[in-house]
Amino acid sequence: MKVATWNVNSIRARQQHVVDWLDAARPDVLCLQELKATADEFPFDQVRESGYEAAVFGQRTYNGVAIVSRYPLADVREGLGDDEDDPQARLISADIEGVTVMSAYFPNGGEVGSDKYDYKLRWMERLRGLLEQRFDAETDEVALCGDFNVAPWDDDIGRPTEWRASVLACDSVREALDGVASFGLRDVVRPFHPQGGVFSWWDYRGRGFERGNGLRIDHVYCTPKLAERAIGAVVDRAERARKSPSDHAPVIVEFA
DNA sequence: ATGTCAGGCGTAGCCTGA
Repeated sequence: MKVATWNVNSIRARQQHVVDWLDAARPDVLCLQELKATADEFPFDQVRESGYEAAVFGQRTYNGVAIVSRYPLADVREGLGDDEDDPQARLISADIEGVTVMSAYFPNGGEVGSDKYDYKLRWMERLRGLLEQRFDAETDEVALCGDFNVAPWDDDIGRPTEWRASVLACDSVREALDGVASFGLRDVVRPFHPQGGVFSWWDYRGRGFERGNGLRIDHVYCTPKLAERAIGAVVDRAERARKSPSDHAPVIVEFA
């Protein structure tokens, strides 16, 4: 089973890229983030023609997440499901072949110390709360996939000194990610690339891709039972090298 | 700090977010 995650930076701008990629890569599940569109703007028909169904939690202009699958989607849930009144569409989950797949778009955080930064840290705490409330880490098979907007290690960054103090890599944000993972989730990509230097996002600004100035901020984190079945993980850099790319490349994990 | 994108508004070019 191949599970992928990809921040497409507008589904309208990247519709053909997504359909082409589904046809070429043939993942079983593709989690999408930053649709920047409502569900009625999602290309359900084109995706269906390629053999996939989709669950979409859209939002106009900002955010928006989806799960695209070759297998039936059950128990689709939108949002964090807590008491907070939050209009931002950043999380959708569905049960697929016995696995709960979550497509998450963590807040970027703007600048360290800003309101957006506080929201990022708070959102991650809320996510931890949802995991605790909803799952048993020992027995449930959960894959948390998405744009986490966190680079966990310095060697997940092409030029660490440029990013180390930023909202994508500072200590507090890494600690917040540890807080989410400590529920009982493991990074299943990093073990296949122990040397580091594998990135999933390159800033459009400053020719980040051309200069190797990337970060690994898109992740697949799994409960142990599922993590044990991971047999490979890659980033499809070719997609970032295409014409009019998203600033993120797809991350793909294969499970036995 | 910001060399690039994308969407909104509205129909040029500025603003926001990333």
